[in-house]
Amino acid sequence: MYTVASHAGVSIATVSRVLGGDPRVREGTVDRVLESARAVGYRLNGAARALATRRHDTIGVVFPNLSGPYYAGVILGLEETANALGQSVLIAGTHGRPGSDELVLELATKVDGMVLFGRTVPDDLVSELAGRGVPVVLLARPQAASAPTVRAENRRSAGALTGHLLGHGHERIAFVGDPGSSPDADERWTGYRDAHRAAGMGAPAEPDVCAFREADGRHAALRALRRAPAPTALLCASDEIAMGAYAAAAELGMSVPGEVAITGWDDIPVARFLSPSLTTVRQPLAELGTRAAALLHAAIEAGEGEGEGAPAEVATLATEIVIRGSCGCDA
Amino acid sequence: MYTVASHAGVSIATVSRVLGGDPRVREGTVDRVLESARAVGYRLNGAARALATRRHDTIGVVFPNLSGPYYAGVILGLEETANALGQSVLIAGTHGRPGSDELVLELATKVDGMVLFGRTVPDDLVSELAGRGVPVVLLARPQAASAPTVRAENRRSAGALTGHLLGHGHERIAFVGDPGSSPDADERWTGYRDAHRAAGMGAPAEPDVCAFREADGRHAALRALRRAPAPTALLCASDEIAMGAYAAAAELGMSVPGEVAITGWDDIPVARFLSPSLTTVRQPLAELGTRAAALLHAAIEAGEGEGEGAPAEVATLATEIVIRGSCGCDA
DNA sequence: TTGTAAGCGTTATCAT
DNA sequence: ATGATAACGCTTACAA
Repeated sequence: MYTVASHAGVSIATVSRVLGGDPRVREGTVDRVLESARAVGYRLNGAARALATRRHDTIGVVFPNLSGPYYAGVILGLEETANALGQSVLIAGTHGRPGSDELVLELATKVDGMVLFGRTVPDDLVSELAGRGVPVVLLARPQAASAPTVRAENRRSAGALTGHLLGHGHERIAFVGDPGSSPDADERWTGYRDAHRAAGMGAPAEPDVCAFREADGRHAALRALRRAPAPTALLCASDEIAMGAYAAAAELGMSVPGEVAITGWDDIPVARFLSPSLTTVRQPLAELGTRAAALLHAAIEAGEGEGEGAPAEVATLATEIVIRGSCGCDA
Repeated sequence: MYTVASHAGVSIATVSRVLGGDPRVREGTVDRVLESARAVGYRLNGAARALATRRHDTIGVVFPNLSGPYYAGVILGLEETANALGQSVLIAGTHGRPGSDELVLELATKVDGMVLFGRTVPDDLVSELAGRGVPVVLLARPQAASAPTVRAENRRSAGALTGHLLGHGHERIAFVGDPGSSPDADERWTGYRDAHRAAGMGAPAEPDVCAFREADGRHAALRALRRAPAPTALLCASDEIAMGAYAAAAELGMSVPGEVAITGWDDIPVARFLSPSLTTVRQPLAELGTRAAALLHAAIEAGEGEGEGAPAEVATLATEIVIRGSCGCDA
């Protein structure tokens, strides 16, 4: 910076003003400084700026891992919006490791705010972050520390989808997924039970637990379908699990949806290509990210004034049931 | 830090040493400082550290966009490895915008090194970054500025796949994809022509140009299949394009592979579920990322000594042709 | 082993 | 409109 300053015959203060876009600099000076900066190939140093301004122009995202279309889809929207708002995005996968609290706390010192997914961060850590004055937006999880929260609707759609299966005449529907793995899964499990209750029917007390992966879905589905009496429908907590269920049905020589109906969740691209095509629930992945980025940006800007005030908004985005062939409908 | 120092009855230098893991501090002092730090809830400030050490413990990745399984897959491996090596990952999508050079240059001041995908950064910018002493690793693109480079093999596999189609008796094979969009696509186009030449056959002088998306693939395939004489096989530059080709064939009432054979590239999850299942080429996505992260880390460590020296390694990862049904084989 | 003090490269306050 | 200069919060010789 001193180089540019002397090259342009001004002080570093002026260089800083020009490069920082401060309007109160004579136009001629601006041009001269800009020209000098170009000549020397000078760029402001990110770390020094961050230290002096207490602004990183960066937000952090904490998620479990990047496999599967879900997180990538959300982060796609997040990154795009953050960029448009002038912020870089620092990503951090917890990969189910134990020391992730430490990871999050460290990340917090490098960003202006963070987006926290599902179960990656326990409530008390959220509170601690809030206490430290780090703006936080929660994604796909219950609100905590009255932080702004973005989520997709689960319970009602799960209830409706279960009701749809019930309407097809199914009396034994198994829930395949792990309510303990994520708030989303938990809410779908709740909606599933809601529907049974509303129909005056009993539902299994326990889900067929499995992780959000095809292989796990296959195992769980196999287990369920070998039970006596076997379920005639499988409400899977994700499309990937549903794909495993298709495989399981095929192994047992059961036709879908004839002998067993199957539904998924997410509407990932393969859903339309499965045979029969998969009935599922679509959630607006990119928009979840977009909204989170926007809310975080707002919280950061507002943070200047340290508002606090009332518990922040919880935005619940609508999902859409996509009826195709695997539930027993014609489509 | 001063708070912790006085709380523990030491100087900030000692606090810094303890928190920075410097071994030459008496054990008792270490404990005392750690305890004080915990008591006050103190954490080192990222920006200040970065400024003082000239180390961000962060790497940057520049890619076109995050849609589709390709970039997410690579970044999955990248993030995991970088994390294991103690580095955060800053992501930046160019989204085909014009001002991306500026974006990259700015990012460069916030990271210790960067991974640059395909066509996101022109050769001269790569040189400039290298000139500024920013360690760089190139991904899925030709080497430039003799920077370490990681790529998947394309030309030979494309040639072999084309040869396979030729072996099925096809005499008019169209290439569907845009060689201009990425070095990968360009190399596949080259391999396609290699095979024709090797077989003593003429090949179209022009590809059926289209972007890496299903909708574009459909249009391009429609265009190709309506030509007279129509091609009897479509070598698509990606699986997503191939999916579009399936749709096009269906619209024209043409059977696959009977009336038109189709092949893809990437082996994305849907490939196995298409009907007929898609013959394609698998590339090790996560490993591309893993290797890039490792090479970058090495370059950063080496950078301490400012080696320069000989042009760095170009790692070409093997791909695997996955024969399934859409090429005309039984599978 | 620990402390003192000089940076690290900006921004921002106060003068001028 | 511009310039001095004191932060910003840490690391790291150099001393003790």
